[in-house]
Amino acid sequence: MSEASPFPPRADAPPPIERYLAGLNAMQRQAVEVQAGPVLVLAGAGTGKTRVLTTRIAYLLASGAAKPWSVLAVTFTNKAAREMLDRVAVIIGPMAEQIWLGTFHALCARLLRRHAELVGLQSNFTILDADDQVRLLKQLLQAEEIDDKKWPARLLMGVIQRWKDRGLTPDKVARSESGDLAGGKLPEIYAQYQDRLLILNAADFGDLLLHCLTLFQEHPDVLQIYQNRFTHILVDEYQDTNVAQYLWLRLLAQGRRNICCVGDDDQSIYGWRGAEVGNILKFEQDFPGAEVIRLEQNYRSTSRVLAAASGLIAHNEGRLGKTLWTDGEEGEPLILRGVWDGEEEARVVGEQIETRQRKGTPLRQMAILVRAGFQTREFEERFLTLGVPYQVVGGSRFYERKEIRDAVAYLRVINQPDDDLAFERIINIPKRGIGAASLQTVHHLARAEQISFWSAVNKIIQTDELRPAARRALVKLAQDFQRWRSLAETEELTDLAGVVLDESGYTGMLQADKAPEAQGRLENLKELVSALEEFESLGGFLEHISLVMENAETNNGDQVSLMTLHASKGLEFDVIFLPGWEEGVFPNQRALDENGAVGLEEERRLAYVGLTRARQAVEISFAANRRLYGSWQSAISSRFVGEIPQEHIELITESGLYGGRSGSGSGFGGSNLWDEPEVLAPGAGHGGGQGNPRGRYGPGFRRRGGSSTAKAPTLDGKGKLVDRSGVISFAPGDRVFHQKFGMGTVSVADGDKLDIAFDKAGDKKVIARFVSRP
DNA sequence: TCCTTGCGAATTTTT
DNA sequence: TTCGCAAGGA
Repeated sequence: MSEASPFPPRADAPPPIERYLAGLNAMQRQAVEVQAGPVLVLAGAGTGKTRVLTTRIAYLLASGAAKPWSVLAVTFTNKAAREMLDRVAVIIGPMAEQIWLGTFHALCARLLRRHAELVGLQSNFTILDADDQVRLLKQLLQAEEIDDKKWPARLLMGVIQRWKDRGLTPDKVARSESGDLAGGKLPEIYAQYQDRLLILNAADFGDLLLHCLTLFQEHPDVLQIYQNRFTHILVDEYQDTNVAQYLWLRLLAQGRRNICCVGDDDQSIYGWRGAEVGNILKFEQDFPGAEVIRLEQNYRSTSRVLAAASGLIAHNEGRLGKTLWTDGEEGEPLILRGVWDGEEEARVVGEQIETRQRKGTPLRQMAILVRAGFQTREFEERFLTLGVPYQVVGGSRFYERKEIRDAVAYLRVINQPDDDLAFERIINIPKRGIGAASLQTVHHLARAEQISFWSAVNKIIQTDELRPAARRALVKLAQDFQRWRSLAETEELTDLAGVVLDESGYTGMLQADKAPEAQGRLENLKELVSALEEFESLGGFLEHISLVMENAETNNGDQVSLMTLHASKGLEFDVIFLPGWEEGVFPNQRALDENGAVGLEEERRLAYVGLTRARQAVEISFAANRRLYGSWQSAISSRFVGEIPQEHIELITESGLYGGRSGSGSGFGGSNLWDEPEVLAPGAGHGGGQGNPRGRYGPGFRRRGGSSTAKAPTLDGKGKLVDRSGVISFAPGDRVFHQKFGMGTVSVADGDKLDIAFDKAGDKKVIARFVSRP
C-alpha cells in the first residue's frame, strides 16, 4: 500500500496536501487535519494510531504550519521513536531528521546537555542505569547504618523513583510521604543521594526528567526558548505518562497550546512505574476547548478476537469507553486449552506452532506472550529440542552482560573521571591487588572531602596512606587512564577500546579463564568493539547505550517471538499464544496483593493488550500444575478465562485429565473452571546440569561498618561529616595521631598534604584528613 | 587479599 | 531452584 515516491522535489513546492489524507477514515482524517489547539486522540488497539501520528507530522510540515525543528514528538519507547522516524522519513524525506523526535528520556537528556550547568551538572554527565543506582544508594544506606535486611536498597530505590516520577525533588517530599521508610530517614537519604549524584556528575533516569523540570521551572527564560521553538507537540502513548512527564509537557505546551496527545486508557499497563491514567482522563480540563477524537475502527484483528478482547476489558470500571469494531472477517474462535503442567503446555504450543507453520503461517508471524520473563524458559527449552528457531524479545540484554558492563565501565571512566560507580566497578577487575581495605581508605577520603573517587585516588597515591602494593597498582591505573584519555582524543573508538581492553589486562584475564563461558565473553567484547564503529564520539556511544539499552537485533530469518506482555505493546502477529493463564501467575499475585482492585484492572488491561496483538488467532492455555522454585503447586485457571465471552472460544482439553470433561465448555463460569487441585509428585524432573548461561557480577566493593572511624576529625559527634570549611590545618611541629601509623610530628605542611615523622612508623606522607590532634 | 563454602532469602513488568 | 551475601580459611 505504501507507495513511496521520492518527494518533495523542492521544498517550496510540496505535493498536494490531499495526498496525505488519502486512505484515512473520517476520524483519522480529522485527527490529522485539526492542527491548532489541543487535541486528544483516543485510539483503540489496531486503529491506525501510528499512522495518524506520522501523517499528522507530515501534514503539519506540508501545509507549512510547522518547520521540522519546531515539531516535538514524544514517544514512550525507543522502538516507537524509531518506527515513527522511519515512517515520517518515508513520507517527507531526510527533513525528518530535524524533528525533535524521541523518548521523554532521550529528549530530556538532549535538553539537559545544553543547560547542564543550570542544574549543577556538567554537560558530559553520566546517565546511571538501574544497577548503578542501587549500588550508590546501598553505599549511602550503609553509611547511615540502615539495616539492609529490613530495608533492601532495591525497595527504597523504587520509592525514590516513584517520588521522581511524581516530580518531587527532595525538598518537596512531604513528611507524610516518608512514613517509617528506612526509619523515617528516606527523604534525607534521598537528598544525600541527589547530592552525591551531582558530585559524580551523574543523573539517573528519573533525573533526566526531574532536572529538566527544575530547569524549566527555575529558568523561565530557558523555558520560553523552547515554548517558542516547539510550535507543535505530539505525544504518543499518553496513558503511560507519569506526573513528571505530564508537568514537563504542560510547561512546554503552555505557549502555543498546539498539543496532540494520542493514547488508549485500556492499554495503560505501566501504573506500577508511576504512569498516571489520570493524565489522559483529565486532558480536557488541562486544555479547555480540547478536541477529543475517537478512533474505533480496528484494522488488525478478526471480529472474534476483537469481541473477546472487548468482552474482557468491559470488566474494568472507570474507562473512557470505546467501542471497537471491524468490517473484517469473523475468523476462527479463540482456542482455550487446559494442560497438565508447564512442560505439557510448552509441548503443545510447540506442536501448534509447527502445525500452523506447515499450513503456511511463517514463524515470524507467531508470538508467545508471557506475564513474566522467566516464563519463557520452558518454551525455549522445548524449541531447542524441536529445532524451532525463536527469538526472545527484550530478554537478557547485551549491555547487561558482565563483561560488557565492565568494558563500558572503563570507557565511562575515560569519558568522565568522576563516574565513581564505573570506576569502583573495574578498579580491581582484573585483579590488581586492590582490596576492600584500600577501597575503604579511598572511600573515606572521598566522602570526607566531598570529592569523587577518582580525585581521592589521585590524592591518596601521593601519600603513604596505602600499602605499597596497592599504591603502585593505583598509580599504574591512574596513569593508564590518563593515557587512554589522551588516546580518546585522537584515536578511533574501536582502536581505543581495543587498546584499553588489552592494556588493562581484561582480555588477558578472559583468555586465561578456563571457564567454558570465557570464550563467549571474548566474542561479546569483539561485538562491542565493532558496535563502536557506528559512533563518532565516546560520549555519543555512552549516551546511546544508557538510553537505548536494547538488543542488537538479530531477527533476520523466520523465528517465533517470545516476550512479555509488556514488551508486546505496539506489536502485532497473525497468531498469539497466551500461556500461563492461571490465578497467581496471571493475574500476577503480587500485583493483586500490592494494589488490590487497581492492580487487578491493570492486569486485565495487560490481558487486553495481549489479545489485541493478534490478527487472526489466539491460543490461550493454562496448566493444572506449575513448578515454582523447585516445588510443585496446583493452580486454577485465571479469572480472565471466564471473562471472555464464551461464544468465541473453543475449549480443548486432553480427555481424562480433568475428570473426563472435555469438548466445548459446559459449566463455564470463571475461576472455578477445572478447579481440582491435585498435587503432582515432584518426580521426573528435567535432566540436570544445563550450564547456567547468566554471568553475574563479581563481589561488589563496598564500605563496611559505616562511619565507624570516629577518630578522624572530620566527623562530628553524631558521625556526620563536617563540611569542607571545617578542615583542620596543621603546622610543622604539631603532634598528631594517625590510625595506622600512631603518633608523630608534622615536619612539612603543604595545604592538606603533610609530611610526618612518626615515632614508630618513620617518615610518611599523609593527608590531613587522616590525622587528628591527640 | 582472595577464594570457598554455607546459609538464607526471594522470586514482574522497564525508560 | 537459584542467587546473593556473610563468614571463615589459605
